[in-house]
Amino acid sequence: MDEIRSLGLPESSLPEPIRRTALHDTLVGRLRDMIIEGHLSPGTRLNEGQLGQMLGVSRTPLREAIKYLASEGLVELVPSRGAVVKRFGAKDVKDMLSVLATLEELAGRLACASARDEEIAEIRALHDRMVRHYKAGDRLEYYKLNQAIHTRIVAISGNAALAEVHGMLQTRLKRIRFVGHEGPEKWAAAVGEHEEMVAALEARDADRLSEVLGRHLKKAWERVSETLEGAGR
Amino acid sequence: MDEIRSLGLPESSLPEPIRRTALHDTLVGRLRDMIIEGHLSPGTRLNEGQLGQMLGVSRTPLREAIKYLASEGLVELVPSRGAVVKRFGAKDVKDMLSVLATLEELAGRLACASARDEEIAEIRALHDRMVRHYKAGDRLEYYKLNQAIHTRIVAISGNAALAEVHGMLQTRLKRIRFVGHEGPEKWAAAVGEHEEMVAALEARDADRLSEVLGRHLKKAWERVSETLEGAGR
DNA sequence: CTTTTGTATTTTGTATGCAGCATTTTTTAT
DNA sequence: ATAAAAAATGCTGCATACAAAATACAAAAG
Repeated sequence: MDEIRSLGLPESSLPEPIRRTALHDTLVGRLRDMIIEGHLSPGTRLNEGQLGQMLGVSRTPLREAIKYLASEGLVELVPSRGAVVKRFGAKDVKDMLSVLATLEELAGRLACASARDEEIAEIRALHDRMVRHYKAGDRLEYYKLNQAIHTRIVAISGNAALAEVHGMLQTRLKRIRFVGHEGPEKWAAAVGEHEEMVAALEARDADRLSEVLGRHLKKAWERVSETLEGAGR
Repeated sequence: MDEIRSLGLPESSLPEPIRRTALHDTLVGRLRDMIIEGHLSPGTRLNEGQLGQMLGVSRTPLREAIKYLASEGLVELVPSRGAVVKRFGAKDVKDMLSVLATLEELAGRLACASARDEEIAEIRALHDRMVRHYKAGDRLEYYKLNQAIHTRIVAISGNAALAEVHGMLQTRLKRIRFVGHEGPEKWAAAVGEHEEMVAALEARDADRLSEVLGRHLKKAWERVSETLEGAGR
């Protein structure tokens, strides 16, 4: 054991024995991305043979990954008929955002109470980067950092169950929000809310942060609902 | 098709063509029960060969069910080493109850706003049955109805995402609460809170219902934490 | 007696094969 | 030509088979 350590490798390189990522995780990730990015659109049947060939694996591990995604709520299992990418109606999205808002309100409170100063500083840094992308008009990068900030706030709340549930809902919504492009004035408003959020967090003002997070997501609903009505079913 | 309908069966008995439950669902249910009821205790490795033989199925569908449960958070997948029943520490349980409380507060508000009168009456009925079992000292039946009431309140909130997330957390906690036996005085207090809950719901007093639900779960935490400290680890 | 190293056995991970259900196409009768 | 029936095709669901990894065991070295 110690002879390994003596090779001069950095301590951090052996937290766990070097284990190549399991195929299962990779497949779940790939499929999730395909769904989120719209390569597999809602209602599409997941053909096991076809997908397996495409990804270069046999049906067995693929089916396991699909079952995992079914429990995550991204696909729906229809007996004797395989899996289809789940469709979300306007009501579903509204419901999810409603729950998400409640969860983030809780996360905000907890974060104000228990986050360490560096963690808050880290969020400020993410925010600044996001604003730069906003000013540059780079929607995709803006979007990614936006998500990252919300995820990070939940993470520093220190509540694992909260983070997990939040992540699940956020994943489901990614597919929707990926499409939802808001106009310039609403975009500006969203950035303003983010500024408020970070300020409230730095001041460790739980009530205020909680309020802003809730408001932010309620607006998200308004933005999304317009996009969605057109798309219909 | 019509000859089936002419048998005089109630319309509701054939919402879907009679399709025997898929093996997958059955297996997920069986395993879930085994974990909740403690036949598979935390930390136990799920031996696929053994379990498959025990349940009379091959490893393939069993593995798929295990992957499903992994996404649900009941088991943990360790690469090349299979699945183990997840352990929850005191902090984990506290975190889950904290989220659960928030979710039920939301559910209470929504239920007061949108539930139909029959649905509320149904909960009153469940409550009355629960009280009878309480007076008879039947802990198991009491426990089941208690759970059913909470689940039902969430259901009549009309928010599917909320119900789903709530169900997931409740399932994980079942294993814990199954063990948690409280003393007579705390038991009485819990019943009292339930009485308050139903009253608030009948009055459609959202603030009050929300408050009681939150309080109820915070007490649950106190009750459970005592039990858990002993169990350690 | 403890530790280590090589070997055997068990168990997981992936691929393949076969039976049954669903769907589509073809055939047949009106 | 249209509609119903029948055959054919494709896909899913489950079991089995094989490969790789992990664990348990035993012998040898310190």
